Amino acid sequence: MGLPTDATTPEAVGDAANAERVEEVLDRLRESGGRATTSRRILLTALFEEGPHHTAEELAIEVQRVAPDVHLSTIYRNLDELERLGVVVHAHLGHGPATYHLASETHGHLVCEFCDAAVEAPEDFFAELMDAASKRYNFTIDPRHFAVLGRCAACAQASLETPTN
Amino acid sequence: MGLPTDATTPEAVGDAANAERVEEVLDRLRESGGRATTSRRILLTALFEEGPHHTAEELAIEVQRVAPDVHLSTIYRNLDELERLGVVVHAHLGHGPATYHLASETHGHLVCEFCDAAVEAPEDFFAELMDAASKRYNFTIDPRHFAVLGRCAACAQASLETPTN
DNA sequence: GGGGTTCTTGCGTCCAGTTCGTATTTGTGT
DNA sequence: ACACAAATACGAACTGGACGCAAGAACCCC
Repeated sequence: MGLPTDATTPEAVGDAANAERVEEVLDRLRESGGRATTSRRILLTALFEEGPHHTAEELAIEVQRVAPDVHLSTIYRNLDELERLGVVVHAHLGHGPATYHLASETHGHLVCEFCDAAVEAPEDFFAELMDAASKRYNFTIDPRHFAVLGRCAACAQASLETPTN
Repeated sequence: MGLPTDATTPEAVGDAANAERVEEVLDRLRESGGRATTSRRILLTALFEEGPHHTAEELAIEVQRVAPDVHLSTIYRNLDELERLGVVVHAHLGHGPATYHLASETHGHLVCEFCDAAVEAPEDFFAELMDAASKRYNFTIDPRHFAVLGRCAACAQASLETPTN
């Protein structure tokens, strides 16, 4: 990683496509009176590049690999700003820090309380619940902001073998 | 409140019933090697007496009305202990502190992201979701530990009237 | 393309919620 | 009543995050 790649490799193509999306977001930022700063460009690049679940701290480390002086509080402020813009959303997967996602990739989460494994669930998985909430409680739910906790298959099995009491 | 009441008033009767339950829990504590301390007795009394959603801090205030020297960290440790015993559970209703409930009164929550209003939802409200999680993801969900966020009717109405963008 | 305005950043500090270490006190079985 | 283990008060530490401020960087306009 980090080595220069020529533009014909798949990941360089992906990078190029991401770079375009990053600039798109920066344009939107400018349109709304904001500015396209280096730290925002790097942060967005990290958000587009990496896996699905980033904490602010993980993103900071990623950004600091490129620009070591970017402060954690800048990451927080930029994430807030991007959230206000609708580019990212944050979610709480159990205890511990929040995770940030691209809004375009949002989904719900099932998180195991014992091993912290997270399963992503598409929005339609919650369709019935959303419908029921609307009818029974006149409530429009957004099932993506907090995880639904439980027990994954492996931990359920383990707890059968070594019961807690 | 706080004034002595004679045993024929309804609340005194309720108090008596609660006192019995408190002692029951303390017995269980003793059986598992724990001790029935005053602070635990008061804490349990508060848990049995009051409304549905207590934060640790609220419980501390309640306990300190009777025994001002009980430290907040004692509340936390006792809540942990009671949770290990299965007497209470805690839940996270959106951002901010956790809330503690008697395990016997557990339910899910729908919380409005805008006004923090919380609606309690019985377990059967989540039955379909639990079923689907089990079938599709082999996952046993416990929908009560984290709230499902969304927008209550009033706030949905308000946001129609003053749109965000 | 230089200058001024405004936005953003780095840094330090502060905050809430919770946990932990420790010396001391308090319940409990015997 | 005693001894021992468990619980307590107190304070300090810790995590995730917010904030105020002065210095720095983008942007717009001419």
